[in-house]
Amino acid sequence: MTQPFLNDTPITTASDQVFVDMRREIVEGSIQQGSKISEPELAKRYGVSRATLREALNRLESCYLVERKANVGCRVVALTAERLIEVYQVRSSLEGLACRLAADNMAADEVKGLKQLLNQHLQTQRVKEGESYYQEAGDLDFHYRIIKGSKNAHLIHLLCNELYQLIRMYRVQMGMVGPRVSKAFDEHLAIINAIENHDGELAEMLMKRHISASQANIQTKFDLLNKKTTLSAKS
Amino acid sequence: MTQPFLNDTPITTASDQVFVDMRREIVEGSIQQGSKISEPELAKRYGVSRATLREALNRLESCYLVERKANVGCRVVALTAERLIEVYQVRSSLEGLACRLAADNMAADEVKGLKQLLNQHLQTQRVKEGESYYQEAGDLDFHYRIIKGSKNAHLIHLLCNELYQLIRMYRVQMGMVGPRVSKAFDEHLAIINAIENHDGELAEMLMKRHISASQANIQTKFDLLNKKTTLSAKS
DNA sequence: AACCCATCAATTGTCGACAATTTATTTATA
DNA sequence: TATAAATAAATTGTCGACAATTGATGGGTT
Repeated sequence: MTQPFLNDTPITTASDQVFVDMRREIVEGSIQQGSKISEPELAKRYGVSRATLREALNRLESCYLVERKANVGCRVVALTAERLIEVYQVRSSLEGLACRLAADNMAADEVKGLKQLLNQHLQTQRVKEGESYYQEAGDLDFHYRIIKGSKNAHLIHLLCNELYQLIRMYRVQMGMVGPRVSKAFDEHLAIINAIENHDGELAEMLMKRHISASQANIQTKFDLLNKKTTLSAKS
Repeated sequence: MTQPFLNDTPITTASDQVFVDMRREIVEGSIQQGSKISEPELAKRYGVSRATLREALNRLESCYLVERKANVGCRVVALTAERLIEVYQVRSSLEGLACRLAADNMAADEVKGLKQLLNQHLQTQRVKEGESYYQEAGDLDFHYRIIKGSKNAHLIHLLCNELYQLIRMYRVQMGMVGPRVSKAFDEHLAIINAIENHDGELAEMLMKRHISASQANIQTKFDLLNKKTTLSAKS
């Protein structure tokens, strides 16, 4: 299975490599969220000079994975419940737009490919129940194709290259399994149908709803986490 | 009058200064759109090292004013009609969202200030007919305040720090005067009323429509430009 | 003359070192 | 002992030089 949102841009320079490596580590949590980033330390770790590392840090800042303060330094972004809401409000709006545009601009064979992907997804789902990795990648691929189907280069860049890294970080680190997988499948199907019928308005609405559901799912994890810490604080 | 979208972040480092200077020159057209950027040349011109200049270039790339290719270099963004559509589709969606959120989250005194701004705008308009600068700054301030009124930090950053620079570049370089000024005033008034009534849905719709009108206005300039070049090609 | 290949110049990417600023530690004082 | 000032250590910002890559120039071949 392809890994969308990851191997789009070819890696030519050293800072490209560091950027991609660090991005993976941050998204997956190997580099802890909220932690301070020491330039000398990481430069040594990746075997590059500080200039090269700083170039990578700039790129990470562009996709909201690190935050920078002048003369102070860099911190990995912290996954708070507030930020989740903020980011998902933006995501919902933009991906809703993308879906609406896709209903007008997607080619017939692209829609066909989208359907095939969903079928493939269904089969994999049946065979490997609980294998959340394929589910995750499949879901990403679905969203990825629709976004590209909008044919709006600026929007594609905004979502795929910038925003989605942070979204993936939430999904990976907060976990994303449960009864939602089968429900998400039905939602995906409804969205494809709307796109196929060139019903942009409906497609946009369905996508927004789909994303809201996804947000609520992650939100649950936060609430659960809060409950736990509150209880342990009481005892 | 304040200059929104410009003096938000304090300038502490040398690359900050270069970033702000270059940003102004690109937006205003002193550095021509589509032109190639020579790192050694500009570094000398601003009296800084290439490392410092490259830092500034990275930031300019983050707000879509320059485009970079590995081992090739930097180019100032080209103001095409296609890009205008793409950017305004995104802007309309995001600023519509901001306006909807503002209807819920703006404090009473913020709404009051917004109304005062509009009145002030009206007076200035009457006194200095044709002075498009104040009109421009006033309009920016209006949008700026509503965006901030959304209280969504991510959205605010996305619009104010990233997207709006490119939008300003279109407005400044394509020109933005004509019969639209008075019409825009009425639209602004309607938006404020919707916000005051906490009618998010209406506020969003009005803002989207307002932005579409603005887009159509700039689009006209492109069409005019195309017509001219086509005619001169014929002769 | 048009095309391709080799050589050269110019530009970008990367490095290590120094300067400026911030943070941590120590020392002095109330 | 707690607070504040002074000092020291560490980190970030900036610089100039070198390496790697690209685009341009010129020479040779069909």
